[in-house]
Amino acid sequence: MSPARTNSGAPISLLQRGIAVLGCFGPETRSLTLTEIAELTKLPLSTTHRVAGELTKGGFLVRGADKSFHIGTRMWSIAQYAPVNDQLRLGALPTLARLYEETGENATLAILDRGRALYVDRIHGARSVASVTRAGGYLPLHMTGVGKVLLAYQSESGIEKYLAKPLTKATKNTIVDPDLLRSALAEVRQQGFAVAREEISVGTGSVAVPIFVKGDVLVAAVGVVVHLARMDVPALVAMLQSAAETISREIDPVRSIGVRRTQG
Amino acid sequence: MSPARTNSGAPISLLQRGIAVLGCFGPETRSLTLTEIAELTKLPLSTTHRVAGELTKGGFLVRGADKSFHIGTRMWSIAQYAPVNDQLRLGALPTLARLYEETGENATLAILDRGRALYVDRIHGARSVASVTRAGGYLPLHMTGVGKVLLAYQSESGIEKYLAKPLTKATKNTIVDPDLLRSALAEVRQQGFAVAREEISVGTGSVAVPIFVKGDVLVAAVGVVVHLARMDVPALVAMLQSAAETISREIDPVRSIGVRRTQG
DNA sequence: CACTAAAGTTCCATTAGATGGAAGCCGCTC
DNA sequence: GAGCGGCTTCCATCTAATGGAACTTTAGTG
Repeated sequence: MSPARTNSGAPISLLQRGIAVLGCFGPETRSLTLTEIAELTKLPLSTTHRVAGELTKGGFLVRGADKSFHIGTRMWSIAQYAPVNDQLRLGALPTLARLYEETGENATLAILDRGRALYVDRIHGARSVASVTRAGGYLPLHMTGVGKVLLAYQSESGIEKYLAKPLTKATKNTIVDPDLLRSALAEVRQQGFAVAREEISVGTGSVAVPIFVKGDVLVAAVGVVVHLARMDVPALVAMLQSAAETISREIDPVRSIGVRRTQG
Repeated sequence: MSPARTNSGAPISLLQRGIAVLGCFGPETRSLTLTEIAELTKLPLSTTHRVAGELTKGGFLVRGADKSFHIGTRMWSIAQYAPVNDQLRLGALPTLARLYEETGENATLAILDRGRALYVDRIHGARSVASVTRAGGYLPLHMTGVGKVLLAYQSESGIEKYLAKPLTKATKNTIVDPDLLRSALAEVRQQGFAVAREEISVGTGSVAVPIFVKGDVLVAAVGVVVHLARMDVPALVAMLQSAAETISREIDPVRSIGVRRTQG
């Protein structure tokens, strides 16, 4: 009857449980009841109650009048000091806005985080293509322009690690065959940009380029999501590369984002 | 030798300690070493080491090559689902941008959080006044336009509670006398807007109006920070009120932000 | 290049905080 | 007003957390 490992064997620490509780919140689950959290985390109700209560006391969760939980402002406030926001997002924002103005398209900035593309920010207007994700959201690496760029410049082993897992298919154009993806990534490295055509949703495509710092450290990728019909790749690549350079210069002084560990 | 209460008597739970560790990060402390965190939290080094390690494992902290800790992207990502961001900030952003374009001034949006003004977002350009704080930052309630608005519409007891604590003085114009502040707040309620002149920094002033939802629930305050010389109060108030109405309509459907507890 | 200080990491006997099943408590519906 | 789902509180049990001390690594110095 070992309390903290009854379920599986992995999550032990109370802190991990707290993080698991907070991790339940997402695009579709911005508001959760105690029972829902308990189900999602697979924690006993009484434990969930205590953990959620503690997080609420600390301001990381808030409880509405209807008893549902939300992410608290204190957590949001502290999270602003994350390097992604503080160093990358804020620094790149003006450039991203300009890119949006130039192209009139959905401009996005993403980094590699935990094996997925984390959308750091996205600027779009009424004319732009409806976006699948938004700032703070994650998307797989193999089906978007920014994702492919982020994956293409990983180490050999990093890429293989990603390919080892089964690749989810979103449309009939999604590349799920490891060999095809490998060659697609080689092409990205050779060309210096990535293109995706209806690989995540029908009718849209995306183009993206890498953002390097210190010459060779990949920190992020900028891209645009466009209607397939008006996707002028060469023109977009030119604008993207210019934007990437500007962002690179903007964030170069500061570091610590490029999660580039040559080994471990 | 009671481990968890050696220091004072209050913080007991590991979760509170974890939150305390995360809470060390701020505008001046975006990067912290283990020892620094231990000093700030007053936790023993070995405990800090374990807590920080656990948070790192969960992605709430990241450790750079120089051994210093930063807020992790996972935490930032989850924090995006906070109502402040998700419901208020994103909904108000276009209006705030328009307000900035109209006025050419530093446009800010703030809510009341834990007895201080939490700056939810701020849009400014090269021509605007340099801002004292930024998105995610806090400022006292008695020395800014938005702060006064947020305080003015609190319950009698809420206001008195704020006045009970000593008011910090930033400039010689900062109102630190409870009676003077009380009448200033009455004026705000009567006029429907608040003005601050060099109360937080010399040479600048601010104007702000409340944002109500459902007719009478105060959710936030919009304001502009301007050079004192070009502060045209009536004109600014008109634009602000229009913006406030737009934002109100934009966020009305959703709720749960107006931390309005009639009692407790 | 040995030497010292400071920062970070690991150990481990002790126990306090965490655990979760069970019982109690709403608020709601039929 | 009995039944029900969601939430809260209890409390005996025991594991995960504790932190002093010892050790290792890193940085700085003569």
